[in-house]
Amino acid sequence: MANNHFFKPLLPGFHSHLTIPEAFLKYIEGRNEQTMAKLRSNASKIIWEVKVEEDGQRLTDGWKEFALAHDLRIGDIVVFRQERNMNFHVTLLGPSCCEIQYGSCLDNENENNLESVEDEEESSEGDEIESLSTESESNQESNFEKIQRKKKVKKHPRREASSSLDPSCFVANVSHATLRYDKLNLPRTFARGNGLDTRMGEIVLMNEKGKSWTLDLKGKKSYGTVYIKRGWRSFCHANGLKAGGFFTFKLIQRGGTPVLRLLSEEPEEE
DNA sequence: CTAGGTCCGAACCGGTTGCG
DNA sequence: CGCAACCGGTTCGGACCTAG
Repeated sequence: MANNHFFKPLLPGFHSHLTIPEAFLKYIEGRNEQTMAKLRSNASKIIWEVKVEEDGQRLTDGWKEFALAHDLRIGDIVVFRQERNMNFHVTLLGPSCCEIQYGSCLDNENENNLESVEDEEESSEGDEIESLSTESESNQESNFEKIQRKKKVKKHPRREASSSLDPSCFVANVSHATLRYDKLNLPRTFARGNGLDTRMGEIVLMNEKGKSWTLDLKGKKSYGTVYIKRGWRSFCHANGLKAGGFFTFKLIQRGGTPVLRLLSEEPEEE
């Protein structure tokens, strides 16, 4: 069994295609005849069929779907392990240099519907298989939709994961309502984890340049929720935080008046 | 797998306050 | 006194969890 590897850092524009390193091509037998590559990852049991361009070096059609389904981003690193000639297992590494964790949403869901795709690889005949292979593209698309749909349910799996890694950070959703009522609810876990649920009074919000605003920190005792009042709207206006955006805040001071610093706007929103 | 319970945040409501 | 803005509490609906 071949066990050759190569890796690629994802650079701007990576969605359009992925180029196999020149030096790796010697491990691909008859690469000029190869028209399709098969990719799989730990995120699911899906076998992704990706078109290989004539020179046998570029993965094009299907790669974008693979990248989108795995929520790949600029700066991520993908490690290809050659399992068979043009069959690769792909390991996906995030900015933390660790393998990206997709949670159960990709795992469970795909257990059922993807076995059939694997069967397609093993078998060579039979009505069921034939119908699968003739519709392999749409089949792949439907798998893609299932992942997407599942991901939608969990709004921002990776984002949530990253914010949960650092308990002093939270992502604020600047909705029309928060601006209208001049009130921003703090996530309970964030408030509890940082002792804000017992420290009503004032809170300081600081923008990226270090300018600060003092706002009211209120709590709903009976429901255990904590929110920022009076000043949230003006802070948003002053810093150009528009409705519909997601902004990350980090608690940089716990003692005395708590201080939240605006880190940056979330890079993308769909 | 599904129904019921729980949690959470958005939206809303009614009382209070401030101002003309 | 009346209106508008503000404030704190409540309701509602969606997401998630869990037991059967």
